Amino acid sequence: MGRRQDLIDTALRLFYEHGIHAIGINQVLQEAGVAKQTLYNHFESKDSLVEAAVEHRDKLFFQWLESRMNSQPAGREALMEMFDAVHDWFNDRVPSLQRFYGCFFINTCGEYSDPDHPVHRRCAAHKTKVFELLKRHALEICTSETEADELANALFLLKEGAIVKAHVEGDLDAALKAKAIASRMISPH
Amino acid sequence: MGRRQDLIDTALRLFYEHGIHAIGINQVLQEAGVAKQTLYNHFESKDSLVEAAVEHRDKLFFQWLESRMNSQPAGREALMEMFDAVHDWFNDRVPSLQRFYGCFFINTCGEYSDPDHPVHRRCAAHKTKVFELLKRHALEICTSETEADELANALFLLKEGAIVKAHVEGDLDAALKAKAIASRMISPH
DNA sequence: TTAATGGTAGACAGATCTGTCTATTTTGGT
DNA sequence: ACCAAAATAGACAGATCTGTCTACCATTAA
Repeated sequence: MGRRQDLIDTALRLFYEHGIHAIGINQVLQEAGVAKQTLYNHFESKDSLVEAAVEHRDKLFFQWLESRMNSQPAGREALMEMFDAVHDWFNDRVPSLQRFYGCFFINTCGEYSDPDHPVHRRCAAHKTKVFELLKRHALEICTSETEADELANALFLLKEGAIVKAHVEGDLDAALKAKAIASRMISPH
Repeated sequence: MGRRQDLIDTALRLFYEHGIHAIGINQVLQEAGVAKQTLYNHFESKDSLVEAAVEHRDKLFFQWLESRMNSQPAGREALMEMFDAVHDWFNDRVPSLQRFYGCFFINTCGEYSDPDHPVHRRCAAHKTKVFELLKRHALEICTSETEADELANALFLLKEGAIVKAHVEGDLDAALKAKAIASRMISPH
């Protein structure tokens, strides 16, 4: 299981930093130290490798975020912790997520605009999973399902907006500002 | 001024739909009906054409958004109108902005991660311009500069989040949900 | 010892990429 | 009508792209 994972790790690292269409298979092979035939033994095409990279990033990111949130009491504290977590991410304090180049899933959808493409679908599935995670915690502090849905949605939009602002404009405090807004939304009383 | 603009229009259309590195110069030339030498008379490289396309999209988008907001009284109404405007954009009711494929500037930064690259800088400048537009209107209804800054920031993050959610997850009502949140933030009293 | 497995190295095909060059034609101003 | 500027078609170079193929090597199991 070594070579396959080496390929995925290297591909993800390069795709995330430079975009997918900007990176050729040969560069992945060279930096991974793997022969070309080995790649095509494990994957039937470059797109297939891309899918595996997206899947891997999904696992890496989601498990990291979930465990960060689980380090706090469910509900309000966990939701606030999310903003501290992405703040660490923006400021390159999460080595397992690599240096910050925005959201890999957002960036990837920019290169795969067709919503039916398997790569785009995996990115969408990731975002939905994160939303559901937020909603689980929102349910802890809301009195109705729809209220929880609305809260989770608001926090989700703030988080996505912060990612974009941090990456495009280089605003490294975007997460903290988003947290301040979120904080006022949850307990403005 | 005909050929040069034809090239920019065609390049922008293709870059926006498929991403920049996925589109070759030859395809732009063919679809624009322009000869290769003509391109290199007007632009010194593909990157130079990319810059022009980003600049053009900036002008197109900003003027459209500004005029939509100016159709309403400055302040609260104009800020709310922003969400209606992007809602129309998400649902393909703004022909001048082309079919919706997310935010061209966000997508482009996904392919040009270096924040010092001219293309990335132009994208950042666009976002900053939009933020300043929001802040101008926020100042109309806020009692202090910092309060206006915070309001503009909150609305900006909600808008960016909605763009991402609409594109990645295909949520065509993302703008309306963002508007509802924003509405509660401006006048919760 | 032999056979199967899985990796390596690298040539190769065929397509496509950016950018240059030449030679011809079209266009617009005077 | 004439001339200069601008656009055209298309060959071309040199690089790079994905994917296939062959030949060789290392390990391991029968």
